[in-house]
Amino acid sequence: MSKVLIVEDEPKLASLVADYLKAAGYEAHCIENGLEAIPWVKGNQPDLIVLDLMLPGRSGLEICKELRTFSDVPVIMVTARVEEVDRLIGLEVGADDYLCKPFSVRELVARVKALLRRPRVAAAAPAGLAIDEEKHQVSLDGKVLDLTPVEFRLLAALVAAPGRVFSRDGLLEKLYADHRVVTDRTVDAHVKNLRRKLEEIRPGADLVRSIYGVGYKLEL
Amino acid sequence: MSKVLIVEDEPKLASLVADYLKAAGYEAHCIENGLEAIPWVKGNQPDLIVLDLMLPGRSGLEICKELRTFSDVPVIMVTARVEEVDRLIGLEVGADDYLCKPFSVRELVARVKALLRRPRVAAAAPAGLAIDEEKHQVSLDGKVLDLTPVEFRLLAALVAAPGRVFSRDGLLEKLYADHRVVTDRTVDAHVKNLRRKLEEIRPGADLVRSIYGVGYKLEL
DNA sequence: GGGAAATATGAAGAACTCGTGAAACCAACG
DNA sequence: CGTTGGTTTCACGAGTTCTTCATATTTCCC
Repeated sequence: MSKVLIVEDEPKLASLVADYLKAAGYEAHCIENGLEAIPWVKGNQPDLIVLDLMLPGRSGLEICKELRTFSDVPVIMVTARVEEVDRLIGLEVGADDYLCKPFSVRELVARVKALLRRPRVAAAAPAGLAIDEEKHQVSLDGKVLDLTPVEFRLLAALVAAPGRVFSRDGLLEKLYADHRVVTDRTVDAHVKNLRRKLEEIRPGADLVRSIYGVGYKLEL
Repeated sequence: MSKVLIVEDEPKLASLVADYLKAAGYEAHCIENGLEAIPWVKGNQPDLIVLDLMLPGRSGLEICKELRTFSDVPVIMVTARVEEVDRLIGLEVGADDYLCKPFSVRELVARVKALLRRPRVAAAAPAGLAIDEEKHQVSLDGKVLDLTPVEFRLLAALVAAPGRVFSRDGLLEKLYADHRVVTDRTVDAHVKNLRRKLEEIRPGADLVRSIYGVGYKLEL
């Protein structure tokens, strides 16, 4: 269950929003004072924050700025002011969305849902895949893979940034220290072999994906 | 010091406005003929433009449309006509503000100040649209879009400056690294496909808009 | 409203990409 | 010198994407 923090100085509005969020299946916490926001976030790690712009203690802008120094938790800004500049400033300090009062609580909940659905940028290697540079050894689901040197470097290059797409040329650069001239299709050949060995251990894995017209990436 | 261009066919009014702007600390230039406007802008890069709707040579609307194909400089439209439709049309082609004659010059200067004070940050992408260049992945409302390479580059080009209108030729330049010769209509085809995929996720979205006679833009 | 220009759409062939197996190549080793 | 395992290239087929063209539909301007 996702945890949502509401920083809002109007208690009635805050509890109204909290109720709606709870009804939508979220865990909602309210804070009325801007000064308490940052410590609470550090202690409780919410998955999303609804932040009022005008607050006693500290302004929402300040809070958002400081938030962004240590977290990329989604933030929805709420304000009474309706000027375009507000919107721009809000997004500039790192808010993910913006809403003007008076707003429909339904609308707010919809945006909360949208932001929480958004794929979180997590740069972790796929579960079960362990790569040991020193031993020059890779294991999937505990089983050691018998990879050739090129296959190992290929997999290592992909693991370095899981999810990111590498062009064939980009991969060739990483595969060979010298700048030998090699065909793009060579990458395909190694990918083929690498895939075969991965599938032996985890059938239907599809860990190495091809992005049509672009290159290859490691599936998260 | 900010540079302001005044495109206005009544010399007396033009110089009056120019005087006020200079008194307010701006650099002001006057042009009387609509045909000279675009070349002057390209050559002198003003920070703001005061544009009369009725001009000898070219209408202010035409000028504004073409302006928006290569610049997002703030534009204040000025007109003798007072109808609401004018205002709508003016804003549709990309003007930032609108003023009807007769107007107080003091009022105009105030609006110039307001627009120049406005933080010139890149406008944010439409809410819910996230584009990840590295992963070569686009998501709308949390759902990942399956785009072809050209569609991806097309959307990325539009997202780079949301709200700004891109001509088809301009888009083709951004779409292909090589300078292959492609018909303008090709852009239409890709826009069609892109729209279809966007609408699958958010029906009635209308995110990619066509500006008649100019090109395409991303709706904010 | 009517005509001209611009845009939207659907269909189809051309062009491109990718996966694959087979073959050529190469270096190391017995 | 032949074998072996690894690497690279090649060529083909299947599938996808790109581009164009012809045909609606919309928009603009008079």
